[in-house]
Amino acid sequence: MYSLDPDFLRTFLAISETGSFGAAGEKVNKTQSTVSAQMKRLEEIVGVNLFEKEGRRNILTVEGHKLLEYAASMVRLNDEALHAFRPPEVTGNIKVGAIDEYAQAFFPEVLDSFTKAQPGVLVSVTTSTSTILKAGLAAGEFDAVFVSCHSGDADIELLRIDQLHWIGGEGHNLHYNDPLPLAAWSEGCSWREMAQAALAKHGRSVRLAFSTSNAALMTTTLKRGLGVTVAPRWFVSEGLRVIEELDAKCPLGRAEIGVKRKPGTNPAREAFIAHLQQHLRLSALAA
Amino acid sequence: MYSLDPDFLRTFLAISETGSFGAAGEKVNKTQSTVSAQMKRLEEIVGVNLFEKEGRRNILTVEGHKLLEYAASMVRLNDEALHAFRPPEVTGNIKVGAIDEYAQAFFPEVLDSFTKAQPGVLVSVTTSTSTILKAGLAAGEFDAVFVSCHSGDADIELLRIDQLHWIGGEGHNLHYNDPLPLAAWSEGCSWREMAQAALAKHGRSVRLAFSTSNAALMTTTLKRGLGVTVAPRWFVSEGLRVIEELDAKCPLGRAEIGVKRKPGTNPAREAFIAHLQQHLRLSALAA
DNA sequence: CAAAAAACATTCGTTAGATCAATGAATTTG
DNA sequence: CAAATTCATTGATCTAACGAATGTTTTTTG
Repeated sequence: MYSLDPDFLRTFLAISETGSFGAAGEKVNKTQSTVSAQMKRLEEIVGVNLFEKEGRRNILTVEGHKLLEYAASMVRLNDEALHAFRPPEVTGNIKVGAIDEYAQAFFPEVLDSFTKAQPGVLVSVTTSTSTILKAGLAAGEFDAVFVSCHSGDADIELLRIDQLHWIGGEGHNLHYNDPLPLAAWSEGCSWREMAQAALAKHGRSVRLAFSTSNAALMTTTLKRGLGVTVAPRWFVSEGLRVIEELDAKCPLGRAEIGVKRKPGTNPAREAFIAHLQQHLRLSALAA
Repeated sequence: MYSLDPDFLRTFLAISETGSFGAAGEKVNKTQSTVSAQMKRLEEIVGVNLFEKEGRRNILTVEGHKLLEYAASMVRLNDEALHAFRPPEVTGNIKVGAIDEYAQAFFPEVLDSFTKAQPGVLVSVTTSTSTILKAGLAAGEFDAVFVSCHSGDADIELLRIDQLHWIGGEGHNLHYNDPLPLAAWSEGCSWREMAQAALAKHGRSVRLAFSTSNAALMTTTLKRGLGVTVAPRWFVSEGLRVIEELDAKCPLGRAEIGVKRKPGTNPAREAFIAHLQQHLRLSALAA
């Protein structure tokens, strides 16, 4: 029985992210020829082709995607195991803020694994809107806030980009309505603004049906067919669906989330940010 | 960042099972010196000692146990990933029987991973008591049955051994009662017989309070404090507890489960048995 | 307590394969 | 079609995994 070296899998993940052997090599500190050889060997072990070319990019085959899931899990486990031993544990309390949509989707799992990896760090999480969180950071209430950022935003470190989609309740077809009943995120939320911009651009009339900044509330509202909203694919849960037809007619942009730090250094905070970043990176692959 | 080679971890698991470097080497087809070197390197990577000697055996340290959990998960993932690609898929329908206690505890997860690994095989599971299952096998109704076996049992392949314990509902102290109210497994169940034998040997009087072969029913009964029973540690779920005091006074033996096959060869059946065996092996390590 | 046995550590020679630097081939782009 | 980009290949190097044989330590036994 052969083994899948996590080292190889890490390289594999890097390729699936960058779409390029060379770029992947840089990410994992190997030469392009090494990457090439590793993938050749990996394909040999699993016995299938993992990549196919799309223009100049390397895209995963069906089998490649299958391996991707296992690879992400194994790498995560591997890193978690190693972290569990490295004694240079940082300690301290940190207070972070995050926008509700991301927090609800990612924080349960992230907090679970982080507290295992760094039992000496106590994390307090507050959720709110980007605007309020930034103000809170300025007032010194947070060590870091995770907020949506517009491409140019200075002093925000980009963590993840998600394609936005129109999302509604399963079994509802509100996108045939005119004006379109919009279940919007709160005032100031960039997702809301992108939704309105997309609708305006394509001359679609709209009616504000509902507004909230709470992800759980939004979900139940959508399920009941009170409106449609915009969000990344991972927002879709049981009872929701992506409205492909509306995506085609009124294409949306991308949502970007980043981290903004309180001035000064803070090892505990950096450990948490690194951990979250890793998680966001790996879970983005499934998409 | 270093990587934990699944190959090393497999060796590590073999040691934790056998308690010996040399024996572990045979299991994984390596020489003793290789095993020694691998473990030296593994300890180097995680930065802690994994073993300590207990007499002539090698027992895990606290850190060793911590690694054990990760190792079992990683090896399982690794093997599952590889199986997902090996095209020599067997196909067919198989009918298996299993005693209720084991089925409820292990089959949900086993069936999940097995159907992923061998999508061409359809498994039908029936639960009952060992006696009935063996009769069913003789009548040709099953391709294999998973039943408890007494050490000597011929033509039963041993799969796993579990230490039995006295188990009762949390918050109940029925073991102070005399006679002891026994929530027994059904007539003919070896666990039941071992319970009664242990009680008789230590002159403890007993009253049969309840009897069933259904694990779920047993659980709710115990929680309500109607009696105490005997089972392996993994039987303990939320609301149950091992009664250490009674274990000390009336020590129990071990439960053995094995597989008995219908005559003739059957690749699909063998694949399932191998898969189950692997699962039982790995999950036994946690204990 | 001495001798034998058991089990792991160590040493050494061998070798597979992981890596890199450099070059070649193929494909896309302008 | 030329330039650029990207991956494959080649050849050299070197690490480390491995097995065989031997040494060391500990346990067991007589």
